[in-house]
Order: sequence, then C-alpha cells, then structure tokens
Amino acid sequence: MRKDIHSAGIPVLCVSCEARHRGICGSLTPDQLATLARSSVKHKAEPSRELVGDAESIERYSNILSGVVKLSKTLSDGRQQIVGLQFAPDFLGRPFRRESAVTAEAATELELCSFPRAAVERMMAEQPDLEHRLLEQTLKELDQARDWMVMLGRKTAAEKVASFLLMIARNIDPTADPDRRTAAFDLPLSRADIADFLGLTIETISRQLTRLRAEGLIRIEHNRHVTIGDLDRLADRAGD
Amino acid sequence: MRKDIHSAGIPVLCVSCEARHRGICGSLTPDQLATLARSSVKHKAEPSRELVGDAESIERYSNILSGVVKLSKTLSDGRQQIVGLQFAPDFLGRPFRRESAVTAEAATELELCSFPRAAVERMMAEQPDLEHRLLEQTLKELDQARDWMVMLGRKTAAEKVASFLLMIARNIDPTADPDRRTAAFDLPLSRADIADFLGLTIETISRQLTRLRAEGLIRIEHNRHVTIGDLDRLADRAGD
DNA sequence: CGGCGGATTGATATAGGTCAAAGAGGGTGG
DNA sequence: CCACCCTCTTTGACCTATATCAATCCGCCG
Repeated sequence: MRKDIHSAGIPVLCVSCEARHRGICGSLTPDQLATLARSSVKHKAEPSRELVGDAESIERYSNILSGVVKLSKTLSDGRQQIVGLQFAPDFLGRPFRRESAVTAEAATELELCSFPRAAVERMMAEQPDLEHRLLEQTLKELDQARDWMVMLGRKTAAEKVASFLLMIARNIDPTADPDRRTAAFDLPLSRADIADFLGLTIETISRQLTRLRAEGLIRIEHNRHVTIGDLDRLADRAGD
Repeated sequence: MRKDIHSAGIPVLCVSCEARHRGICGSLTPDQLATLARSSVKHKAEPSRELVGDAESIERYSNILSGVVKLSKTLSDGRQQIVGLQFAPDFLGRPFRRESAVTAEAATELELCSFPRAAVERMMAEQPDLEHRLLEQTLKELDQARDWMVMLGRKTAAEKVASFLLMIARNIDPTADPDRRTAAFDLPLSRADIADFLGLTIETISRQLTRLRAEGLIRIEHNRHVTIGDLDRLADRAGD
C-alpha cells in the first residue's frame, strides 16, 4: 500500500526510475513529471556511440539511467582529452547554449531517458527548483573538474592512475558501502580512454597498472575487471 | 535626466557598480538591491592576501569589482595547482557548501563588494533569477575548466604559455575591442603563479617567454607588461 | 587455424624538470 | 645619492619521467 501512496500519479515510465529521487526529476511535481514523461523516451546506446558532437546543436537533454558517458575535447591535430565522466543519475547536456562545447560518447552500454530541449526549458522556467538541482550538479562537476586539474597538472603518472582507480571505485562499485576497505568493478574505459583521461599514453597506463599489480595493490582479470584489496593503501598512492 | 530615471531607487553604493549590469546583482529588483546593499561592504585587498582558505568555512560571498582572484589547490607535499582565475565582475564563493574546496587569493590589487552568507542565501530563495545567473556563471566556469583540462593534459609547454597569454589578453586588456589584432596588458600573475597555473616550472615559463620574445611574437617590459603584436599569430601557437 | 583489436613489454629519445649561478630592478637606510 | 639587499627572473648544464617506436602477446571471432 505504501507503494501506491508514493507512486500516486507517477507516470509508469518514471515509477522505478532512479532519476526521480537522486536526479533532477526529483524537483518536479507529479503533474510536471507527467507532462515531461509524455514527451520523453527511454533508450539504449552501445559503447562508443556518439551522443552529442562537438559544436553540434543540442536538441535533446537526457538523464543517465545506467552506464558511463565520457565527455571529451579534441585539438585540431587529433590530440584528445577526456574532460568529464558522467554516471547515473546525472543530467546530460549543456543548458542555455545552442551548441555543445564537448563531444559526449557512450563509454559503456547506456540507458538514457531523453527529453526535447523545449520541454526541459519550459519546465525550467516554471519550476525554479529544477534550476536549483541543475546548479547543484553543475557545481559538483566544477568541483570534480578542479580536482582533475590538480591531477593533470601536478601528479605523477603513478598518482594519476591510482587516483583514477579510486574515482571509478567510488562511482561504480556496486557494493556501495561508503566505509568499505575493498572494491571490485569493471573498468568503464579502455586503456586508450584512460590515457586520454589522465593526459598520458596507453603504454604508460599499462606500465603503471602492471606495477600496481606486481605490488599486490590491485588484481586485474580479463583486462577490465579490477579488484582493489585495500582502498586506503591505494589512496596513499594517489598523492593528495 | 536619463541617469535619474535609471538610477531611481538604486543604492548609492551600487549606482556606478559594474556588477549591477554584468554581475549577479543584475537579477535583483531595486528593493532587493537596497536590502542587500544595507548589509554589504566594499573593500580592497592587497596581492597575495588570502581571501578564503581551503576547507575554511564560508561566511561571506563577494563580487569582484576590479582585479584578479586566483583559486588554487595544494597537495599534501606542497605541490600547487591554480584551478581558476576570476575577473570582475565575477561572483566569488561556493554556494550551498559550508566550506570551500579551494584557496582563494588576491592575485592583484582587488576591490570587492562582500555580503554575509545569510543575506545572499535569503535573496537566492526569494529570487530565482539570482540562481539563474549563478548557474550561468558556474556553467561558464565549468566550460573554462574543461578547456584548461585539455591544456593541462595535452598541450606542450609552448602551447600552454601561448594559450595563457591569449586567455589573459581576452580577459583584461583594457582596449576591449573584440576583433582587434593586438593587445597589451600587465600580467596579473608572477612567473611562479603562471607555472602553478600551467602545470609547469618557473624556469620553463621563463624559457618559453624568452622564446616568444626572440621570435618577435611578444614584447615584455618591466617583467610584467606584455604586448602582443598579432593575436592571430599567437593563437596559431596555442594548439587548438 | 588465422587474423584482428586491444594490451603488454622492451629499447630508445626527448620535453621538461632540477640544480646552480648570475642578472635586474626597486626599495631602504646610511 | 649611492650602496646594499631582497625578491623575482633569466640562463645554463644536466637528469629523469614519460613519450615514442617496435615487437610480441593474448583473447576472441570467424
């Protein structure tokens, strides 16, 4: 019965949706949610599928329901840098701008719930709390971006890789116990992506990972599955 | 007479204030502006004066009226990275958090207009447009941070220095003609600061500057005053 | 079994860091 | 007014972390 009370008037599409609680949809009234749900559509995307191109006009915004999105920028000669990773239930898209400054690409299998730009903008105008949530997420992303700037500018390759593993562990280890000592997960990124994220080359990534493995700090199976035996010990290698 | 019409009801403190137009105060009604002005205070700060310490609680927010603020982070062993520069009429402070994640320090002579935290938060609650402006500024800062991540992760020392000079030129050259070919300004940062900003050492900064000078792309007088003869030619060196 | 896209490993090169020594102003006190 | 000093900057010589180039290797799919 409790379920009925709580989901009264909640669109079917949204009933079991994570974004309704921790995501931006949490700021909407049942009515608004219903309106938005009418023009929204859930869909999936395969790894490496490009969601929004650099300098491409933005016609849809999305919530990430599961998976990881990578945001990247490319210099004219092809050098690439990943400038953000987004996880469920983040909001994907750059409000108030006709075109994106980054390329958004599925890093893993992805489930998205997308809305037409106009619908989101209308909601934003009539529901200030939506803007508030967006501001909160944007501030969080800015804080993260600044942490990464320290990492990019001042950390050694070894520290970068350790920091990266910790960041992933915190964001996608399914065993979401906040004060655990251990973690295990599938890397959402290839070695090439990790390199583009850390500002290194794929060879350096590989060498640092083997070093950590040799020292018994991590285990790697099937190239992608990582187990961290002691998060604190790894954190000591992260530099900050 | 026009002046009278436009400044009707505008607090004396704010009449000639840039932040009332381009800054966040532009979102306030004359009434709200008056209320805020009552608890706000204009003041100055000398270069290298620390405004907000890392992990320090935030009691005041400010508008930057003139000068440059540097935001930095420091690793436990002292390595430092500048993660943001703010110029007039930016809003200074991290909303919705009891403590700052960065150290804010005056890079140059500074004029600030500060408000108690409570006053700003009250305004924010009653005037959604204020949050909107804040969101806009935060998104702008995020865009910048991402550009810098590309710079930190993927550009060479030469490209970093060129990018830095262009960034400063765009932000503080007083001759604010947008489609000019040339620029001149005083560097708001010492070589050490530039190094901390670009993730390099002060020696490398110095060498790259002398190289640019030797090639006739820039002139430097009194260590701080820089003249860029041809912005486009310098932009070719910036990499993107 | 062969081919193919990662990933690892090794040998070598180099951009930028480190260490050390001079300049270059610019303020201060005699 | 000059001599000294202090801080910032430049320049030079050398070193090292990471890039680059080049083989394998490994798992997987046809």
